[in-house]
Amino acid sequence: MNMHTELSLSQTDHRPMYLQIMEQIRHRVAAGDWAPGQEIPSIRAMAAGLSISVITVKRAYLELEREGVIVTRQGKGSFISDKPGLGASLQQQALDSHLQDAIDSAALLGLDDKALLQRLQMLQQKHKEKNS
Amino acid sequence: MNMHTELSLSQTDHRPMYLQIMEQIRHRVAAGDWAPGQEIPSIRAMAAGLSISVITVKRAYLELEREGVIVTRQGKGSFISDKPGLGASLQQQALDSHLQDAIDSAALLGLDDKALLQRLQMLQQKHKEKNS
Amino acid sequence: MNMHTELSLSQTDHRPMYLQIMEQIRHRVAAGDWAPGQEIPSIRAMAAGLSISVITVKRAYLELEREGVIVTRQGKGSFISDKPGLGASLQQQALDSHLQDAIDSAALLGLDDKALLQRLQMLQQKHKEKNS
Amino acid sequence: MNMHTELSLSQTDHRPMYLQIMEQIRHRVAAGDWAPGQEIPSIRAMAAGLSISVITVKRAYLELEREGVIVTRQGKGSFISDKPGLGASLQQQALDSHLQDAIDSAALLGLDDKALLQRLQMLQQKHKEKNS
DNA sequence: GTGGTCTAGACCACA
DNA sequence: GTGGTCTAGACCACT
Repeated sequence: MNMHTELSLSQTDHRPMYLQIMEQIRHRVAAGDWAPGQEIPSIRAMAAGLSISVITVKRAYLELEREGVIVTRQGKGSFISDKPGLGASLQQQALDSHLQDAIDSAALLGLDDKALLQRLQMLQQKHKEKNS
Repeated sequence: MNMHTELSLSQTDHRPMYLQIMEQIRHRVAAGDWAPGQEIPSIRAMAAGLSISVITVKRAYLELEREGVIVTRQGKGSFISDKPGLGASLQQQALDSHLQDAIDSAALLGLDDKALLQRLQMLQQKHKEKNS
Repeated sequence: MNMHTELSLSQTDHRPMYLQIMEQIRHRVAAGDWAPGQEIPSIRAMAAGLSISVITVKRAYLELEREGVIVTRQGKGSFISDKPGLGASLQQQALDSHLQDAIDSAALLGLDDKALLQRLQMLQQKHKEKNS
Repeated sequence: MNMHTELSLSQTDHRPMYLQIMEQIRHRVAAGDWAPGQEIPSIRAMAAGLSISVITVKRAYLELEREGVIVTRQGKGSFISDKPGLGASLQQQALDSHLQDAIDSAALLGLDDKALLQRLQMLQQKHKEKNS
């Protein structure tokens, strides 16, 4: 669906740039936007596209490689890892991350576990109605 | 329910101390442990109790005041705000947003509603174990 | 018009209490609520009414006496000064204070003198229409 | 118009330094001296220029960021915010509120519209002389 | 280089 | 007693 391959950095997001880049690449892979084995923009191209330093992009790619999400080969470029089930795995991680955020928010509001579950059920119900 | 009125800082938690203090105070308020209008420990008392700098506690109190959680008056002390504050509604929106993200992720993975609820329950269980 | 003689302190106003008390008394006199020569609540009565320390009220009364707004006589109580034109003088001071606040706000917004005058004229026009 | 980019602190002004810094930066932005997106002096540079502590400048920048006037990013520096920020509209409301108070005060004194406008002009003149 | 956090101590104003 | 401000210096993370 999403054709443009450009990433975007939020000015107001106070998280480090390299983390924002990592998250967006992970999201691309999880959503199937970037398929396993596919070549991704070079470090220099990405840096130029985002108007940031090469060093920052390098750090993002390096950490993604450590995670096994991408592989970088000298002189050839960087590619999405062709590990089987990578997309689903990342998607699962994203899901858990969202749920964890919800749990933290609920704790802040003083909601107990049951109340949070009920809230989720309510939103699921709404979601169904909207799509029917 | 909660007997001890002392806050505690986690040494393994890598977030800034002032954020940890803020979170714990918000918890107390959300749980009804500290009622609106009630005086909370003075900056100096809190700093002594936690064995940290007065400045660090002061920063936490300052940000909480901005959020509308507490009010602090020169020469008198700090108190839980009478008004619930609009911060709560913002937090509620954040929670729903996280849950919605989770629902969307689950849909991409082909998980049905029940499976998502179970996943949430599992993470809640983990969360409890970690904090016990 | 205004019958109740009780003052009120704002919880969110971060100015010192004694300044808030002074301002409200000045306002009462300027508005003609409290006439020259009239006895005003004793320091103790005022402190009790506001649920604050006697010391704080004492300081407010002391400074008002220095300004010539009130006079305090040992064992008799405190009274509005019977200086001629006191009310008008205070009202004039209040007017200038409001205008000065407006000038400061305009400066912050980058408005020039002419723009501020025009804004005042616009509000005067509105004021007339409302009362016609 | 304004040639010097240096800020200056008044020694006679009894307000906290960080407030004076905030006000001067807001002025620069309002006057168009510092354009949106433009980088402003680093915390350290500003502190050195004013011969004050880094901490004090940091506090001013922190509060300005909260107001939406500037954005500051770790490792990059501080910049004038791209968005005008909602702070401006709040300031506009404050201005109108002050002018309305002035109109009410003038009515109590029996001043007509023209007299009030003249009074404002007189105070504007005074304000200029003070700052020259 | 930049900002983010924290410290230990000081002095002042307010109640 | 309380909080409000400021200092001079430290260490860390990010670019």
